[in-house]
Amino acid sequence: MQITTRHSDPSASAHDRVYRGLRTRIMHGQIPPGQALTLRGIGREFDVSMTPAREAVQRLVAEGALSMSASGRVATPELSNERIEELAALRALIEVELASRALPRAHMALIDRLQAINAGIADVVSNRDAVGYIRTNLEFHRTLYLRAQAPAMLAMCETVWLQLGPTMRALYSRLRRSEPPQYHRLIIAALKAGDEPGLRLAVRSDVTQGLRMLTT
Amino acid sequence: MQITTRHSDPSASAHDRVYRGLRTRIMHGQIPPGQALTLRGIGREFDVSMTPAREAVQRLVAEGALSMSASGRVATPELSNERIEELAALRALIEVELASRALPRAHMALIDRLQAINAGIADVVSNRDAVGYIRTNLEFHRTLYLRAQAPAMLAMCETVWLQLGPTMRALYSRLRRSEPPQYHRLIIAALKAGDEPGLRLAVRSDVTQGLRMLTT
DNA sequence: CATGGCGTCATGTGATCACATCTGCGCCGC
DNA sequence: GCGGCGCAGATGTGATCACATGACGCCATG
Repeated sequence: MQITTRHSDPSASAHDRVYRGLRTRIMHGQIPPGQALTLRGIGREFDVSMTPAREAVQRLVAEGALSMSASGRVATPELSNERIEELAALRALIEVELASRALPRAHMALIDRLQAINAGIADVVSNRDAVGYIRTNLEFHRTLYLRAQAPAMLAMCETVWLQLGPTMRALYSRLRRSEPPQYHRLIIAALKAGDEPGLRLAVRSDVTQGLRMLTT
Repeated sequence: MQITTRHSDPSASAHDRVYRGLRTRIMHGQIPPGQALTLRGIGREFDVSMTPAREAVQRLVAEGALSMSASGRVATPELSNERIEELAALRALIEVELASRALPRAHMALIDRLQAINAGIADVVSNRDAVGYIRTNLEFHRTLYLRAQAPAMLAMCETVWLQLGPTMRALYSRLRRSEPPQYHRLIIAALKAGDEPGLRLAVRSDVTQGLRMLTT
């Protein structure tokens, strides 16, 4: 075991590597809700000691991506329905604003990229790949919101995605999804037309659509 | 120096104590923007080793309350005007929603407490106490939003407050503030009247008022 | 056979250490 | 006098250790 030297990638610190690894896994729904994690296990998996593992885990706990029991054990959270409704409302608030800010900067190249990503969603949908669906769906939204030039808002938005990650996995794997999301088409159409009210409505509908199967 | 035992308060872990201490200081504007912090200094101040100090600092960095240079040095952030505008917009979005959700649950006892807090603002204003003003102002808002029964939204909201803490200090100490905020009265009046549109407007105005002196 | 007590192991927490890197300041040469 | 170089101290990072605590299973006893 290497003592202190780090040959591979000195640009990223160990805890950051662990943090990013766990973060994408959680956000993309690769970990089911309630899954327990241990610091030593994470350390073994990423080949680091407990210190970076602990820092990464604590950061994820602070962001709401993991929950910690009173005894310090960590696990992916099992969200209540009220919590899910709240997070969906936050998504609606922030993402509508981000889309609205991105609209005046949306050029043809962006719309083309969005359509390409949307076409990719059709593939993963036909494969019943829940993780791939979540990842591609988030990529669609992130690509659009990057144009808003609002890093603080985007960070908040991704924090909400992170908290919803394990739950989205459970939701989408239960959901019999056979068609690509129709609201993405509406979003693209509103972007093309420069129709801000239509864009806001389409984004809001897309964000809250997954929620409806909970309440019904 | 105590080796491993911790006699005082076993309910709170050391890093949590450090985290909360630094957090309230930053949120209340007790630290000016650009102020540098060192892990060993924090450890000495809170009488802990570097490990809990590092965890607390990293958590605050993750929340945007502190900024970290490439070499790992941490300091309170000096926000750009674009960043401030973004954070103010986030405050407006989230706090309007929180107030709106609190409205149907707002009873007379809550309004009385809000008026009491608002009276306290007059005191700190007359003393030119910027930190006291920020603390009392945030207490006013938090008291209202707690009624919304939306913990995830409130957490997001407090994260934004945290990021704006040092900047608010700089803003309010530059600002010659001689009167209690008039929008708080409007908020209370709208709560009494059950006037949701008026409440939303009053909250939005109160949140964005501090911003206007930046743009003018 | 059921149940409670106890011991063992796993796990989180915090302190300390070793090391790399950065900072800043002084010294020496020009 | 001034600027560049180098060294010493400060600082962050990660590994390891010592310890407290909680979990789980096993055995003894009623």
